[in-house]
Amino acid sequence: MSGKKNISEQLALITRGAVDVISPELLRERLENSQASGRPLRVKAGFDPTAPDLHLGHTVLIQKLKQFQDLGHHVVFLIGDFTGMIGDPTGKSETRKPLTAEDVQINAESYREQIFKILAPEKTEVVFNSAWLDKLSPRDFIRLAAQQTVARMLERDDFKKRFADESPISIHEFLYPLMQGYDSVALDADVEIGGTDQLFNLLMGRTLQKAWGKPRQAVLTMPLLEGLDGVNKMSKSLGNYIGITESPEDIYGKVMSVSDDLMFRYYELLSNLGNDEVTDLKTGVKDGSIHPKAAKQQLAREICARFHTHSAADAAEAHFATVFQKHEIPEDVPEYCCRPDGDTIWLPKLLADAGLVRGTGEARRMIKQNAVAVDGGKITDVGFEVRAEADVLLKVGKRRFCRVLFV
RNA sequence: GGAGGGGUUCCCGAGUGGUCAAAGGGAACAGACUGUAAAUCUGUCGGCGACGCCUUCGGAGGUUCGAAUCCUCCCCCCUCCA
Repeated sequence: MSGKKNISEQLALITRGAVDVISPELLRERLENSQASGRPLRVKAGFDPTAPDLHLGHTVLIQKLKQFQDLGHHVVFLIGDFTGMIGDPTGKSETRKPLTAEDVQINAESYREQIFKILAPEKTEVVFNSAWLDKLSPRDFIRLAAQQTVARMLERDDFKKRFADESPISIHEFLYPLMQGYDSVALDADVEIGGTDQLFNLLMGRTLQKAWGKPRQAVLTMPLLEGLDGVNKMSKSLGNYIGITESPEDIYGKVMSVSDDLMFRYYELLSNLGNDEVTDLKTGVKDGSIHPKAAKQQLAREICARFHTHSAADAAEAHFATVFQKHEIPEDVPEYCCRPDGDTIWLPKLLADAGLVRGTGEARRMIKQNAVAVDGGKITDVGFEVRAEADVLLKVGKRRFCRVLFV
């Protein structure tokens, strides 16, 4: 963070959390040359052209890019608008419909908004691979395709599996790694970063650079970040994600809910803290000198502040403390205006009307499960009638509140 | 063009005439325990003022006292052969 790091320290930071490093020696050499010549490295990473709605999992890569930037290097943020037509072979995804130029622009803009919460705009170059891939002739494609054998292609994990399973592999899917690799040729990349599933494609970049008589890029792969459950990869469809556009309270709360083991995983892959600082935290928690909760709060604040502001992070922390630790009533309790038919209203109905539960069935269940309180007093009687006089505060579970105003 | 396998409640996945609102697992939610931890344990998990009633098993018809289960047509998905 502060002061100049020597090459070994730089290397340690850059390779932190990485799965594959091809190769540490090459990377060191590149860093040394860069330092000696004063020429920043060109660090490339490719992204889908589809509408980005980034979550923390995606930011692992972006954080890594930032580390390079902090060391003075240049980031080439590649939007694969051409390769996006194919879709990276996963066996699932069909050939995609090409996005219109307009869509690509809109999505690119959205990317900029999101990634510049982390990356420094002045050290980031956003490029589209259609810029050069569109210009390749059939002849060029043949030359490209000639660089690789079918046997070699079938070494790719995904292809290997599908071939073994006798699942279909379309010819055009072979073009994907070739084109992604060619991007590195076109961009003169010194380093390329990607997910572990990208290893084959990243190595293809090296192969093609060599074929084109250029220096070969170093390759770094980053793991998929585990989601909130600590098991599956973070993904929107699994619902175990933290979106970077979520509210400060949500981001803070979600980070606090991860397990202690996962917390350090997040530190490793997402934090701006240096290696030493992370190690200190880890040993501190281990020997009991640091409460794991304190360590987690620090992480939650850091991540929250990254996508919002420091003051928003502080506010989120305060909110969290009030609602969850002290079990106090939050300031911003939603209100519901109710005009009852009689002097009283049946509690399950009121809960349902106020939107605290889906229906009276769920309300009954909650009451039976001892989860409902009216003005702070637990209600256990399903037939409970609420007097429609003064306003009442309803609580369901630990975090669902509603103030009912009788009108 | 031919052959075969499927579409079940949020997801996966049993069920092949009544005992089925439909096994099991996951997710989710609640309670206990806590650091709102995680893990674990317990419970709930279509709707309904509810020991009963109503609506669900791709869609539409039909057989039957009775169908998710049988028949007919249709829609959709997958694999193989050509």
